[in-house]
This record gives sequence, C-alpha cells and structure tokens, in this order.
Amino acid sequence: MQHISESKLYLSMPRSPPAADSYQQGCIRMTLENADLWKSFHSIGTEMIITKHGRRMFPHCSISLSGLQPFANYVIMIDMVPADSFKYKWKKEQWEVAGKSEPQPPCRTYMHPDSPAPGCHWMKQSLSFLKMKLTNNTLDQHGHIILHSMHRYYPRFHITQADSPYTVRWGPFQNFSFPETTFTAVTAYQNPKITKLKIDHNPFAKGFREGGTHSHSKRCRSNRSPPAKRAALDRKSLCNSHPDLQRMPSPSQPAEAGKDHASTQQPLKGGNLSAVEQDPSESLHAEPLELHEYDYSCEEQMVPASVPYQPYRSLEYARYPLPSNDVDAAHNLVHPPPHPLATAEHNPQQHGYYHHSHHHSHAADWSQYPLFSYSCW
DNA sequence: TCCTCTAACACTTTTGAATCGC
DNA sequence: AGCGATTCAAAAGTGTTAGAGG
Repeated sequence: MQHISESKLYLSMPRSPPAADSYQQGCIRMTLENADLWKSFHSIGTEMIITKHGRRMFPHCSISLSGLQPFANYVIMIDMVPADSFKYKWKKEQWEVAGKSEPQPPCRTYMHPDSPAPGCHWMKQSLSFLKMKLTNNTLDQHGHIILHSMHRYYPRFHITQADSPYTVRWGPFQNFSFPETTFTAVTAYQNPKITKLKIDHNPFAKGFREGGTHSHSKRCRSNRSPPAKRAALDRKSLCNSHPDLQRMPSPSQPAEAGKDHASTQQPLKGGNLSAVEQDPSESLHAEPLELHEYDYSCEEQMVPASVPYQPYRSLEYARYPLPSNDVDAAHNLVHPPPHPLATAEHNPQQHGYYHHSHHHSHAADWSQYPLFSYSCW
C-alpha cells in the first residue's frame, strides 16, 4: 500500500513478558495506513464531524500490525484522547483557544469487531476502524465514542493479549498513537479547506460535489430503521479501504510543502511538536498546525512487546466491572475516570502530547487506565 | 449579536437478500 | 442440492445550510 509510512520509530526494547507470553518475541509494530491522507488533513487542521447519532471518521483509522504472536489471541481497541486541555473556536479563518476544556465526557473504547483474533489474523491484512462513530451526545446508548465539540483529540490504539473481551481487563495494554491523526471535533465544518479535501476524497460526499443545487423543500424523509441487521459481522469490508483513499491529495494543497520535509525531519522528540501544542493561544492563529515543522517519524511505531503488569489496575477495573456472561451487555454504558491527559496536570506548554508514543514510561503509565469495550460497529 | 448545534436535504456508496446459472 | 456470480432495492453515509437555541 502506497500510503504506508516508510519512516519508523523504534522505542525501547521489550521487557520480560508475563507468564502467558512464553514465546514472546520481538516488538509489536503498528503502521498507520492512508498516512498521506491523514497528513493532508493534518496539515490544514483536521476536523471531524460529530453528531447526535454518531458520525464516522474521515479519514478513518486504519492500521497494520506485525510482531504479534501468530497463535495468541489479541483484542484491539481504540479510544480518543484529549490532545490538550483547551477548548477552541474558529475565528477569522483560524482556530483560536476559547478557554479551558470542559469536563471530559464518559471515556469509551471501541473494540475492533474481529476481536479477539489470533495474531496471524491481525497481521494478515490491515485493520480498519471504519465503522467507529463519534458523537457529542453524552447520553448516547449506542456505544459511540463521546467527544466534546470544539475540543481536540487523537485516536489511541490498544493491543492486548486476551481470549475474550472480558479478560481484556486483566491483560497488559500496549498503546499506539499517531500525531497526524489529531483532530478537532466539530458539529459543522469550520475550515472550508477541510470541506474541500473531504469532498475530494470521500465518495459519500459526491452527491454534494456533483449535485450542485440544494433543494431546501422540507419534505419529510422516511424514517429509517436502525441498522439491526448490519450488526452481523462484516469482516470482508473491514479491511478494504475505499479506492478513494488511495488517491493522493491535490498537490496544490499547501500541506505538500511540509510533507516534503517529512523524510528529512529529525526524530520526533518531546519538544519538537508543532508550536500549536506548545502554546495554543498564540501559535494556532496562523497555519493551523504548522506542519512544515512537523515530523512524521512516528507513523510506524514499535513499543515493547509487553508492558509490565500494573497491579492496581485491577482495582480500577473492579470499580467499573464489565458484565461477563452476555455479549450484548458489553454495550452497557460505563463511566470510567477521566483520561489522564484530561487532568489539569497535562499542560501542552510544558510538553507535547505525543510524548507517550515515544517514551515507554508514558505508554506504561497510560496503560494503567481502564478500557471499556462495548462498541463494535 | 454571536456562536454552536440540529435536522432536513440530494445524491452516492454499501449492503445483503434474491435470483440465476452452472 | 450446493455454490458462486449477478442484480437490485434498501439502508447508510456524505457535506450543506437554514433555523433554533443558548
């Protein structure tokens, strides 16, 4: 796949695996697919629509994995991490800080519908989180990921060895994230450049691109039944990225200038993130994400194949137990504690939020926090 | 007044059941 | 009867935009 990043980031060596990892070997490597598309959006300032009933991401999260144990079962999940502690507003064609972030909504985790599956399955082809949906409805009952509008997030992937979704809570997590997947959650697009880019790449938007005029007659639309039958697992489609995703973004996009730099950038360290994250109140105003300073070296990441078990994590899970005898019950709402990044302790002026991806200690720390998987579509 | 959110809209793509042919 | 390929209608998805609401 042409969009797989060629750059690599190697992290610390694996530690001794837990007992279950009897033939633990090497490192798990995660690669972001359609990375070029993500970069194109990121260079402008990615916006993701969130709606009451849930909206898919575009670009969607698609990854490939290697380094897993072929016959060990893994559960792979994704959640959304606050990128900083600010709320934003779109003013005069640029993003500005509009104050401190609001209290974080219930933290939810989306589990890949193939989970659990053996390592050979995950490594056979890329994984798509196409069907994951984002919502701003804090009372959402469908298991969609709940976000605040006008706040920034980035997806975080979790891999853990587990034979069932209900044993996940006892296993060590490994976390991955990709800086270029950071986005601002919005209820309506703010930046017209984002709109154009989405229309150019998202096939579902063709109706608006080619339809031309809008009829605003308020005729009633027939109510559509919920996708109950869609709940049947469609593995075939999960790993097929849409042809449009393969297309390169328009070279006329200013993003290209920064992208050309990517291969020559220095390895991403904690402080060399875009200036945006270091001082949002000032640097957000010009180019939304200052990508010409940006380094893409972490599109492919390696982390220790095993994160040390955190004894007190089980206490966290004990406080927020998952049902253990009913698959549907896994969709019950759970309200875990706020994400660590959402705490006041996190200050983007002091360190970039990408740190955790590159420092083992951070990855391990984050793995202490509970994950809840009750959403598969 | 400003900002954010919601819902209706037209159109495309995806999905899956039904049908057909071997 | 069983299987794979094809067809097609329904469902799901998209961004836009007027209007509501805080």
